[in-house]
Amino acid sequence: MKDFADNVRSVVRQIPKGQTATYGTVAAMAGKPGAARAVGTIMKNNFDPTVPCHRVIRSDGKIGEYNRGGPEAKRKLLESEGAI
DNA sequence: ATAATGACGTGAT
DNA sequence: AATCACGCCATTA
Repeated sequence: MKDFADNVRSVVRQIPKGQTATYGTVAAMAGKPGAARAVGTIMKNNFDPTVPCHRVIRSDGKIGEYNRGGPEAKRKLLESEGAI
């Protein structure tokens, strides 16, 4: 494919463990500042396990959504990694 | 190709 | 602090 989605996945893959990034930040890293919503859309359709999409949270500090068990599972994972 | 949707973000109320 | 309204962009119907 080679589009914004691939770029976003690459960026998210680089997020270190125990650390989190906001959708807006990821979008900016991918080269599309302001495309936070698009990042969410992409993540929703992303099923690649090499991409720690659970490290991506909202800029308000909220967890956001997750397609692998809901926001609760996501929060649990983040706490398990030390990203409190 | 157009319209509607949603793992967001910021500003106004 | 909480809620409402508008904008933003990729995806889906």
